[in-house]
Amino acid sequence: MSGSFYVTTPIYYVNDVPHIGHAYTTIAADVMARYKRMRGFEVMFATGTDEHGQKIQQAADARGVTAQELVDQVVVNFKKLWEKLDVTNTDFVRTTEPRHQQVVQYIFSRLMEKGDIYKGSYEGWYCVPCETYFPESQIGEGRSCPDCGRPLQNMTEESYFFRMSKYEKPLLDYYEKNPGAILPQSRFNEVLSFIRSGLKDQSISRTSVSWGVPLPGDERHVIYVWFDALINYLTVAGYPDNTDSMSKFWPSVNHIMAKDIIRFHCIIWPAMLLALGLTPPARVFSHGWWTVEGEKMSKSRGNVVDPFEMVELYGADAFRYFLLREIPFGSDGDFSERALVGRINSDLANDLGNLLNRTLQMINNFTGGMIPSPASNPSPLDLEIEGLARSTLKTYLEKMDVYAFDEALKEVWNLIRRGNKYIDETMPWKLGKDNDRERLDPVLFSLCEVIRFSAAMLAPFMPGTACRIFEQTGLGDDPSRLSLEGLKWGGIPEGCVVNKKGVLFPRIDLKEWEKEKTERDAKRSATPDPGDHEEEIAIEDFKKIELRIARVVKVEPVPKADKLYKMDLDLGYERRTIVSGIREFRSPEELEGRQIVVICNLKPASLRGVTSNGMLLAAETPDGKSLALLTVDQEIAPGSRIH
RNA sequence: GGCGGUGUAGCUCAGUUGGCUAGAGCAUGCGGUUCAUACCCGCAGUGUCAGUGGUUCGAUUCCACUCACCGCCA
Repeated sequence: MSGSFYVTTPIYYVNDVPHIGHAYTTIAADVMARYKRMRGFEVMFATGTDEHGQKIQQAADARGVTAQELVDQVVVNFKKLWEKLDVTNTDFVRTTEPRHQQVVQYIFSRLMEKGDIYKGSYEGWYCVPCETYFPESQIGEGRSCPDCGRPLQNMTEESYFFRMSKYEKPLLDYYEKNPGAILPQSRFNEVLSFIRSGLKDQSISRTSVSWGVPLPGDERHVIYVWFDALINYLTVAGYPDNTDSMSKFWPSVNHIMAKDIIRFHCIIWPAMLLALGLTPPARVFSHGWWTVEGEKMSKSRGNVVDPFEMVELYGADAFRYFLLREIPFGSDGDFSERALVGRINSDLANDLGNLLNRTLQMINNFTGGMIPSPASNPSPLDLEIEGLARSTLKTYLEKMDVYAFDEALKEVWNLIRRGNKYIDETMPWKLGKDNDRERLDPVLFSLCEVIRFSAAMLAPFMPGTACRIFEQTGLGDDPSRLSLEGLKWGGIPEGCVVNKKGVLFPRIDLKEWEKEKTERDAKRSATPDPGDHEEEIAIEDFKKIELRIARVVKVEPVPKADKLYKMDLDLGYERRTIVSGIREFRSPEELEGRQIVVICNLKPASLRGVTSNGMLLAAETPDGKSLALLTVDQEIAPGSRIH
């Protein structure tokens, strides 16, 4: 087989450190890329980062750097991870690159000329952190964001719109003719029923955001992140100027992503492509989500799996293998280190590693380290093994072509297990001791073939391991450079000398692992000493601080100060005004009426022209990202002293 | 509320158009073996195939309803 193949991951939003989800998508794409290369395809494999949007700008502001400086820093994490995971992407695109911005602006202008983009206005409830508008129907009575729960703002913006409604019919036609364009099937059905329910024009620009691609001809706008981000797939393919590359790769494009973003990839994106006169993606594959130890993964739970750590502890190949073997591609799954260790011990060490180890050991013991010749007239058993290797390869190819990674791997293990059983059936160690070379040689040869076939089929998943197997078996060559079709039983060259070196995957001792894991978890949950301790004081020193309960009467922002509130307080015996820097954390509504703790005898200070007669108390995390107000466990008269 | 999915051995799951004693891996127990990473090989299991009713000579597989969980939409 030959031809071209273009596979992509989404470009990852850099306001986040890479986690298992990013790793999963990218590894899957890499396995596919490696597989297609081994089938003779010329492969383009793109990943990258999405670096625009308000959240990035906010994060940069918080750290006191420019948005560009911030993204330049965080993009490194992703590039480093792909290296660690042996990912063979041929390009890495960043939305802040000029080559990408040019394409985005070109596409915008073209669709504008064509009349598929028009200017209108957008009104709705907007969540600033999520950068999303929500329809009235989705927001609760509290007018809070359905995603993050934070309060929404009612906004009206001038906006440019993409005329998506126009592509409802063409999209339906396309999908009806190409039922395999979205996998798994269940997602295909969802997408179709969504399109049938009617498509609305999409707002694709923002005036409220500055960190983005400027809109050509109307610089008050930037292009909305999704419109910008999706176009990366065309940037990499060389659109619009590199017509060679486009005609070679675009027709075969396969997008791989998690299920939460299929709408963008299966509706908005194909509609954009149709508008440009390009074909929609050949295939969109949406995979599932990982839970961790049975729980939803989240930063607040603190159970986010760090792929760097997994690679450090278990190696890239074992991690890659686990992710693709454990669950069918497309389903949700649970990640647990115990399950990973289980797979390493039973699949990698006991089955695969041990088959290699015992085979090589016998070759060393009985044939002087040289792989012997095949049988001139093979026994029925030999033929059965040969037949199984062939049929395994055939099924493997079928499974791989439809992204059934887990099933492809099961096939390979079926062959590996048969290899172990074959040893027990033929008892080559007996043949060796009896010096029955006529029978021994073909057995050892068959075993080497089983190993060679297995290693070749595993090469897309575990490239390093496949290499080590080939090295130790004396087969030379990097198995990743083989052609899977060209794999023929009996193809081991004459005179290969094995080179047994250690074991492939050492067994992990469960008792020790358990101990080590417990220690690791303990270390993780311990918070580091923040360091900002004060010197010891006497009770008299503390008594000098006059703390009292106050009720918050009124809260208003201090003009020209992003972080400050002017707060009117009721102390019972008097009213007073303080200024506090908690505006980022609490809205006035959340504060008014509450009882708080105030230092009353603090020397007055003027902040932004407002005099502050005291200070409220609050606790803040070391990273400054979270704040909690000091209050009392039951209502008490304002002015009550705290001691 | 509408559409769709799932519910099979202790655990994770396979079961193509209804048909012989319902399968795999892991875990468990027993036996074998020594080339091998206390490994491998064999044997043994247990299952009201979510529940009820129906079609049929016969249903895990088809139909209806019920229950539980999940997804998309509203």
